[in-house]
Amino acid sequence: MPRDPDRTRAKILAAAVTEFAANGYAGSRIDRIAARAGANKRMIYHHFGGKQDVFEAVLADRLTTESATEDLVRLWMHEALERGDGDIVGLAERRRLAVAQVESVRTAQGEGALPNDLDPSFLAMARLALDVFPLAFPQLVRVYGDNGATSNEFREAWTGFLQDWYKPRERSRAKPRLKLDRDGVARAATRPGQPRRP
Amino acid sequence: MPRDPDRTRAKILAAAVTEFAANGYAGSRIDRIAARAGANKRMIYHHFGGKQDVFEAVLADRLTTESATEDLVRLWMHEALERGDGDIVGLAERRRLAVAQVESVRTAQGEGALPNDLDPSFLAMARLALDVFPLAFPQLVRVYGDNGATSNEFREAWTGFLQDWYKPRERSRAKPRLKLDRDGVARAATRPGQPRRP
DNA sequence: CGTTGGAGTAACTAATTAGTTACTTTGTCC
DNA sequence: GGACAAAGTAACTAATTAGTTACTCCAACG
Repeated sequence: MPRDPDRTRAKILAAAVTEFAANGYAGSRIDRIAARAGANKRMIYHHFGGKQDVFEAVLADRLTTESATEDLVRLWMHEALERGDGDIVGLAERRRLAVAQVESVRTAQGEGALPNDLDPSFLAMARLALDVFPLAFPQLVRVYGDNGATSNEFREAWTGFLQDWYKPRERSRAKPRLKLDRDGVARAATRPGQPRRP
Repeated sequence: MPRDPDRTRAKILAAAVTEFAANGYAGSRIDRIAARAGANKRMIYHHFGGKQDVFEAVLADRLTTESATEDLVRLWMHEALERGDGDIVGLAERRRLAVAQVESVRTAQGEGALPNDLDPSFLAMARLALDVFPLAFPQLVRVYGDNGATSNEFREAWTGFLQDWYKPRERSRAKPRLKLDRDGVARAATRPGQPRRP
């Protein structure tokens, strides 16, 4: 197989994304990244420098996406835990995306799909917070209800709830989506219109 | 100084809370916990078992509180990253607290302080999500605006925004709290009524 | 061609770290 | 008062792991 430094670098980066998303900085292993990339460990130092540099490269590569996927949210969490809000990697690019999202909120407000008397920047952040929460804190979802955060039941119920909240004027029938059982524990009701398989 | 196993155990646990909140599981060091506790490392194994057991003891001890503090949120993040939503420690106690919070949401709905046509369980979770977000993802707050998540400016603006959103009927004047500067980057305006020191 | 420098490999090192061993001290109960 | 178990200490071990050394290989360029 022919040499191809760019491909090697890319394979290492991809392996590092997986490793760091799964294990965080301290929990990640250079050897494991090398193994998964099918590359020699020495190549990581050759192409990136050191562990810290690989981590930063991962952040720079993957920290900006339209929709919040599980891997991305985990990287955000690791970023926050390791680095706080100082020295944000790829800030300019990320701001550009944020501004675009604020813009789309503004449009939605114009169309009556979102409350138009709230600040669009904060509203965009709030939407992000509510989207990210179940991915970031699945155990808290389980504390408030029985359905796992990744289950279809929960996802649909949560999306429905958010839509009702976002569009306060048009609250149609919107009756409780959860009911409490005898122990006072929340349980998702099947969504209306959702076929239940027998 | 007299022997006091309970006190030793408590000191170790307190040191472990700090260590794990700061560094997560993989990043935490048994030696550091021992040093901070002023105890011998061996005592950690004596009183708890192993590193994993100390971690679980920390989770059980600190995972339930009324208000979300920074340490608690960091522990929640580490818990989610390390353990996902399986095998939740102290589930019963945490559910009890969640139910109480849902109850207080229900009361607030009755008083008109919260929209009364939304499911109280989901509304309680949403409030938690919005409270926790700035503590969990300070870097994203910085992407959407200039004020740090811990600054008074941000905290007050965020609280104000949430109150306006929670009480949709009584939206008073509520004009944008953020304005975009020439780069399209959000900036918090000083809150009305907030004295600005010269 | 041949030489030069980046790409790649294998084996090593130095440090760190969870967990243990083998021991001493202390309080308590008879 | 002495026996016994729990509380505590210091030094050790075995494994892991980031980073290095000292090489070989290959391709392009003159």
